[in-house]
Amino acid sequence: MYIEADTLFRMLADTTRLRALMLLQEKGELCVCELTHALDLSQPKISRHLAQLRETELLLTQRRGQWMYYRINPTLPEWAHTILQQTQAGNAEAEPFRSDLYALQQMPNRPGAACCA
Amino acid sequence: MYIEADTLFRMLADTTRLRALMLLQEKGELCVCELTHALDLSQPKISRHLAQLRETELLLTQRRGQWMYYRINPTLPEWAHTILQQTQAGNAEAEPFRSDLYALQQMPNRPGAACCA
DNA sequence: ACCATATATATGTTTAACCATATATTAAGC
DNA sequence: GCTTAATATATGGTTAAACATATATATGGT
Repeated sequence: MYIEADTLFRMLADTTRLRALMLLQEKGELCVCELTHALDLSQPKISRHLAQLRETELLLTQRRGQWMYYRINPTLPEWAHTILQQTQAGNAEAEPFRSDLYALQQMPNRPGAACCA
Repeated sequence: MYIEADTLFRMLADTTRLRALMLLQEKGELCVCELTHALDLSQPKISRHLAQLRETELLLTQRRGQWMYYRINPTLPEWAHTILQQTQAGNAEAEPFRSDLYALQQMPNRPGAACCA
């Protein structure tokens, strides 16, 4: 796929979207309720930003049962992937990204988690 | 130096600033009149955006005679440099970046140019 | 050296567009 | 009916644009 540099940076320029993307870059795939918990923001707010990321094709979605899963579009151009990867690597220890990841890992009852093996 | 990811992406999210940065990434150092000519925008508009890039320390300035030269801050963190470099390399053939570079090279009477060797 | 003028760049102010947020509501799946 | 997620609407804040103006530096004439 193709993406304008303008569009990519406009999406990255909002804190909420950037935090969500950094978690997805790290974790690969997350549902809305995981993102809502990790970022500690209202569900409509998260959902609205995810909709923008979906509309610009930075994210792809897949419904599994009750849950809507989001992941980074693997067909982004190479330079765009590099930007996401470098931003994540270069800021993993900085706030709020560090705390976001921690909060996600502390979340009780994560949908994907094994519950009845 | 240190820069917040938010700040960097906010600066990259405007077309005028991005175009100026791409030219500087390619050319190393340019004065305001060169940028004004290459981007074909009003001088106050360019100057205002350059001021933002200077205030956020993405750019450094140096006056030489009549001309104010801007360059990318070499002390930006490595990940930020990578982002600028990857964006430039990944979009060099795309518009408007390709045309901007061409317009710069076509500019008559560029201040730095040898005139009386 | 002085004055007038031209050129280069920066900034103040106002307006309009855009964007994020909050709240309420709706839809979809179990 | 309960949970998860999406959307509609209204509102407030941020930001870019346009235009005018200010400052600073050179240049030319006398």
